[in-house]
Amino acid sequence: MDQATLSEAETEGFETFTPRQNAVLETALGLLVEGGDRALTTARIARAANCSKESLYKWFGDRDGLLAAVVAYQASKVRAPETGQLPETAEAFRDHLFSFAHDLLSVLSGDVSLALNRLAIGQARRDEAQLGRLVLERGRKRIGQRAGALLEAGRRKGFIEYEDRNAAFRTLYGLIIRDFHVRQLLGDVLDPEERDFEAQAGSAIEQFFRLYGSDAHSEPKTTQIR
Amino acid sequence: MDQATLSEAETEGFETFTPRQNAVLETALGLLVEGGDRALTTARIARAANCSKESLYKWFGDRDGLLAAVVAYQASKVRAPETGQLPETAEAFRDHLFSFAHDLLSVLSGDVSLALNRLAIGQARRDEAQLGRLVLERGRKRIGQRAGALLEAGRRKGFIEYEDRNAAFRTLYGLIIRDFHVRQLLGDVLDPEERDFEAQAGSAIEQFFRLYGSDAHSEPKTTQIR
DNA sequence: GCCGAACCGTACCGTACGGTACGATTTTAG
DNA sequence: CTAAAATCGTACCGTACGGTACGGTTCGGC
Repeated sequence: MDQATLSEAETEGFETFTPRQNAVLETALGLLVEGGDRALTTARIARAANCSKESLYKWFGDRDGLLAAVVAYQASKVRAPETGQLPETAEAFRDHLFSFAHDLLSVLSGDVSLALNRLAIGQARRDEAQLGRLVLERGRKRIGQRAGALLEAGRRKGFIEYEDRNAAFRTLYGLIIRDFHVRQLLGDVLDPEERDFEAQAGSAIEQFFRLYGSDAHSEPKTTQIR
Repeated sequence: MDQATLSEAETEGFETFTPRQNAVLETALGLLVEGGDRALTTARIARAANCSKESLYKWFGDRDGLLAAVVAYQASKVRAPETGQLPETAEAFRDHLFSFAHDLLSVLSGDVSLALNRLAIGQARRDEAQLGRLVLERGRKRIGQRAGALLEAGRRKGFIEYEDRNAAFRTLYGLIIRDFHVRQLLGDVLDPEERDFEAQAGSAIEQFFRLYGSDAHSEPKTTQIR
């Protein structure tokens, strides 16, 4: 697998798999969710999907290409969250943010997302991390774009105020996810109240508005620490 | 390795290694940081540490025991952050929080921490995650205790207000770490401004005070969304 | 100085994986 | 209907790993 192929095709979503290949990748995804990367061997995939190892290597090149294809396949499934039309009223804006937060919590806590992130993180080294880049490109950045468009719309309408949109997004992200993601990646199970994603999302959005709402600059109090 | 041994000894830090064993574990840690879990094979550790595989199995039981020992060894190194005396003035309290935030960002962004978390996450499955539990127990919970004591002291002194300490802690954590941890676990490299941990910590603490500072309840505005 | 325990280095074993080869079978194009 | 292409199932190869065994060596107790 050469760099150009990965950068142009796999990063941007030009690769499209045949239905048969999609079925195989779906089977592989199931194996991954069930047994982790140790279960994702070429022989097991072939047996579970009723295909030959030769076909796997013909379609995906090698094992790394197959892992990348699994990631790309999953990303292609959740494509197009489609921001829909942007909110016009303050209530609609808050609802959009709430939905975003709720979706984010639900998606990142899902079995498939956790399994794919575990896979990519387990493969990552200090230097290279092909799968990690793919996950970031196909997952994280799409989320950032959706949220970025939302925040920008809210700012133009005067519902919120910020100077650095990326900083505002990262604050929003931190308020929503807190330590839930890494804890779940490590195998921890959230408490029942932590699993109440509606409450968590509501709390996060409420805090976000207290920090960035357009009437929140009542008392800067401390101009800037340090 | 039976459950009791793991629960009592490894979880609570009763196991102590000989200097020779510590040296071997240090070597193993170096291999892990450099090459990830694929590089952490018994043969390589034995060669790099000038010891025999037989000794490794005698000391640590099997490979899982060895990985657990590596985690425990690293945890034993950073033991006792020692909360020191609790802050008496508002400025001291803020400084303590700032130090906590800065330390947290620095530690979680370090090569060793990232390598160990990648290892534990890579091993974790939906069901079992022995290493993940160990990392959570030895790393995360200590952090939570330190922060918890700090927050409680600040609340008693009237510097901040909250109802649920764990919720306050998780908000603080989210404001500090944002999406930095998972991004780095996935192999992403932070932007220069993101790597300015002093600025990031200052910003996080400033936001935290705006949410939880004792004079921050000026306008509840929306009692509770949902 | 002796002895036993711990330890090192190496060799060895069984297994499982990534990847390839090949004949048999199915699918597709014309 | 036929021929070519694609695919399947299986067998096979080389390698690398986890774990064990063993002879030679070091080291501490007496």
